[in-house]
Amino acid sequence: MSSLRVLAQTLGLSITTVSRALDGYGDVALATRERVLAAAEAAGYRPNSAARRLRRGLTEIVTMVLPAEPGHFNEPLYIELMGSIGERLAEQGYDLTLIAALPGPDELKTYRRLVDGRRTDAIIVVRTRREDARLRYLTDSGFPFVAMGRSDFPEPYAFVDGDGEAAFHDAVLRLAALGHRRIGHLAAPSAFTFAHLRRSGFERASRQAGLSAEIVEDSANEAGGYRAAKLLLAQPELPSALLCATDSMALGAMRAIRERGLVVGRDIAIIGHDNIPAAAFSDPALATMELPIAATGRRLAEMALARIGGADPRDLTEINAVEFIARASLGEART
Amino acid sequence: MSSLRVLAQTLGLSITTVSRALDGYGDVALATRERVLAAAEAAGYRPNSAARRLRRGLTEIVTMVLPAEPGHFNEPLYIELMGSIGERLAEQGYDLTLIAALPGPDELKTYRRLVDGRRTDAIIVVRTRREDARLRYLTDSGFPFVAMGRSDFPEPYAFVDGDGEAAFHDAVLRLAALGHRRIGHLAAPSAFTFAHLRRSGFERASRQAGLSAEIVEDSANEAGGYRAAKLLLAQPELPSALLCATDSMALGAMRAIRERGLVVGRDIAIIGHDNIPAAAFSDPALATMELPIAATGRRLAEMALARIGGADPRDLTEINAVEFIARASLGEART
DNA sequence: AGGGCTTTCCAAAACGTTTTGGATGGCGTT
DNA sequence: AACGCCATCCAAAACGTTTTGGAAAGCCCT
Repeated sequence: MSSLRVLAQTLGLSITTVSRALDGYGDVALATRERVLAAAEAAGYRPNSAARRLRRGLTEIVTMVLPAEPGHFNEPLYIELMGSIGERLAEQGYDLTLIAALPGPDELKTYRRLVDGRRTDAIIVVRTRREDARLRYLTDSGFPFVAMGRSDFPEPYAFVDGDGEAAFHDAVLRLAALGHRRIGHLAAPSAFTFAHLRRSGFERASRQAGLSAEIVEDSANEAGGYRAAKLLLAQPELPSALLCATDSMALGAMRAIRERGLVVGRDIAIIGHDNIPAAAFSDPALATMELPIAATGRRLAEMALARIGGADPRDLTEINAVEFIARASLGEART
Repeated sequence: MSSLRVLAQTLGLSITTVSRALDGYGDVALATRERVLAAAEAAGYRPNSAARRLRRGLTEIVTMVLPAEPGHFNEPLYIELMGSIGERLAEQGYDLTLIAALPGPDELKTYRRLVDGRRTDAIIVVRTRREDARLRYLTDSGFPFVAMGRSDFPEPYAFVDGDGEAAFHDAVLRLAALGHRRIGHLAAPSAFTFAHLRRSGFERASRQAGLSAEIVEDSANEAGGYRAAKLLLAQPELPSALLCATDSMALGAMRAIRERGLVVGRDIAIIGHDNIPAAAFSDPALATMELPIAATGRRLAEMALARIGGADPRDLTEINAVEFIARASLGEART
């Protein structure tokens, strides 16, 4: 049980020496270090994590807070993200813990419990919003955190994000080059920064190319895309292309298009974002854009560790390019 | 910082009394208890979790080990499952931590680290296999654990599972009632218990109804479903219905059917399992089956807590009914 | 020989909580 | 007045580790 003590006793050494031998201090003679390591291995010794955490004041835990809105939850991205974050953290002996927190008046309570109870060494904030009280609270409390996504929050903080603005700007120009003159955008709720940025890219490119651009905003899931597309398709002048904030919305939109008696890829081109697994297998296959999610997770983990080590958040900001994936839903050129 | 001590000092009480007051022992006069509670609230006191864990020998953590196979990872189910497990655990002051472990020779290392290092109070095992070394190890070590899914493992252990056997049996009879005589089954790798059970249900019903039944096994994702369906459709006599182990496989199969020039729901009926979000928005909408995943998560959490409390695993087994969801891919009756 | 330096080891304190085993004083009972 | 009992409180130990501040012994140099 009391492992370090037992180990020391059987070796005829002090607890101190055993501990230092295991941690690789130069303090210990090479011969004894090897003896200790062998004995520890043989006894299957694993340091008691609670004791080490208490003593060192570190939990060796990084916590990711999930925005657990019932309908919004099922985004395949997050599980891949968690996998890569967890893997990277494990290399450093850290664990990843998960907490669900509903956005709303009590959202900050979850964060306060984490911070005040010292239940974690760093927090990973996802699905950032343009006005985000969480960033304010964490910054004020001086607690290490990393965000996936940007925000209007003015003070410096560590984040990783995809360049959604450029990606959607680029996608519009791509559609324009194919001959589209009337492009609709199915936007996600613009309180979310990612949605705002994608919409901005869309708007900027539309102006630049002198296109007729219409925007409908709805939830970032299949049902939202379905409703938004239905609205756009009920107008007298139909768009010839739909640029959707997410693949889920795009799948919903494809259904609305079919129900209207039109054919995706022939009558209306459509593009999503995320490259979820189902996107490659829809009918027709959905053109989309992809953020390297595994790499993003690794970077988030590394940044969290860096922040725990006291790194300046100013040095920990990263905006990654988004890759365009052409598929059949893009259709042929039309001129 | 040293909060309990500070709190005691400002109150003019001993650490013992403050601690016992906060924990609600009858030991403390009502008046002082209230005084202590008020002061703790005012000071925003949160017990240091590492210290309490060390002293009580409990981590207040439950760990879910994710089978992190790169391609297999993106199953939307898991994120919803984690959300509901985490929520239920939080009600009891427990945290949910996540660890990724690749199946393979080193898989058990992850479990050993958790158990020997006392990093968690209970483990949740998912994606059980018929031969599952993890259940053997955890049972032998006497460590509290709960499984999502069954196994051939002979000793008693706590689990929640869906009744996939009955569900697939029922689905075959449903297809037979619609006039189908030649039904194919796209099976997931039968090392996984869920895949084996679904296949068994399919086989039992096929025999019972005297149907021609063919089975192809492949990975439980879109690509696997695509390959498996392609194989079945390359035969001289085509099946008129495909029963797929998962929705992801079904989406892959639908693509193979389209490429073969056939129409899903008219030429070939198709049924999946899981009711992933994309299923309702495929073309045609995918008939499927659904396990109440939020309820399952809650039960898993409750069982984990019960096992920590020393409950007998024999009393903690639950097999839930799966609900059939009819959609357009089921097609019309054909006689 | 004596002083300083290195190498190797260790006793004890500290982390913040929970729990054990009383101590104290007031009250009622005999 | 002596005794026991109850209500209320507390000092100290314990959990298992890391870290501080040396101690002891051997060596080299003057």
